[in-house]
Amino acid sequence: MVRVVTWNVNSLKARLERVTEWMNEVQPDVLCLQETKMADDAFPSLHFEAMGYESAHFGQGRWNGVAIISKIGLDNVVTNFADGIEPDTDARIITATCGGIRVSSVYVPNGRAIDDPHYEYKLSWLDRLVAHLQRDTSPAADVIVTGDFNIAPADIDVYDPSKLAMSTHVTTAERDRIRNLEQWGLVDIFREHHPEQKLFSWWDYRSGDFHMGRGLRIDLIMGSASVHARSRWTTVDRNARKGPSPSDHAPVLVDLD
DNA sequence: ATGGTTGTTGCACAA
Repeated sequence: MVRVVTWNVNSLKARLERVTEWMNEVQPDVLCLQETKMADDAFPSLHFEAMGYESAHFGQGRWNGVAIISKIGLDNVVTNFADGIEPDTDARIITATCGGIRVSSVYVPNGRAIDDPHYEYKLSWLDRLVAHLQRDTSPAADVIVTGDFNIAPADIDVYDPSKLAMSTHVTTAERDRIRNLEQWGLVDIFREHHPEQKLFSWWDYRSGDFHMGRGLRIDLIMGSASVHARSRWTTVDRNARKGPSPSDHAPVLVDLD
């Protein structure tokens, strides 16, 4: 059994104690992090090594930053997009092979607002993600692309679709980018296992949104057909959003045979 | 009505 997890931790420095406790409890084999918000030389690789994990981090300091932490091997690390694709200016994607699975930890740009240049950047980033996969691997392989997509794939992934109409995370253009990933050969593992379940992975810190159930499912584990076939169980650990100093995201897990 | 909170090499900006 291989347990793969994604978690946007909203600063690994601020979250290291919680992340460590959670890892000891849940024992992921591969943990993909987003928004570490630290430079590479600040990443606590020795801390994870002492816990039995190898790790690779792609950071830039104040913002963004992605990592893969694995106890089933970590090889052929690629930071940023694959060679031949216009490199991103931010640290938002890292790829490695863990236990024979080609894993990418992604932090898709937020988009901010549909009339903001950052929204077009988000769409182009997602187009480059498909190009990256085409160059880096094959849909016939065991492939996982996981992280904070900043897109709710369907209305069931939104607490109240009428409140978010015409805003980022739910537009047709963004959802079409999820379709493009599906056309390449990936499936949204959580949704395949739970067609009707309304379970979110992110809640705004403000206004008591978590308590009120006002969330979105924007943290996805997308897997190739062989990974989907191997998947036995998946969930969002919303308990990790509770208690003192939580991230605004909860971890998403999948267990593979 | 555009509220509220958290994080950062913070004092503004991103989410």
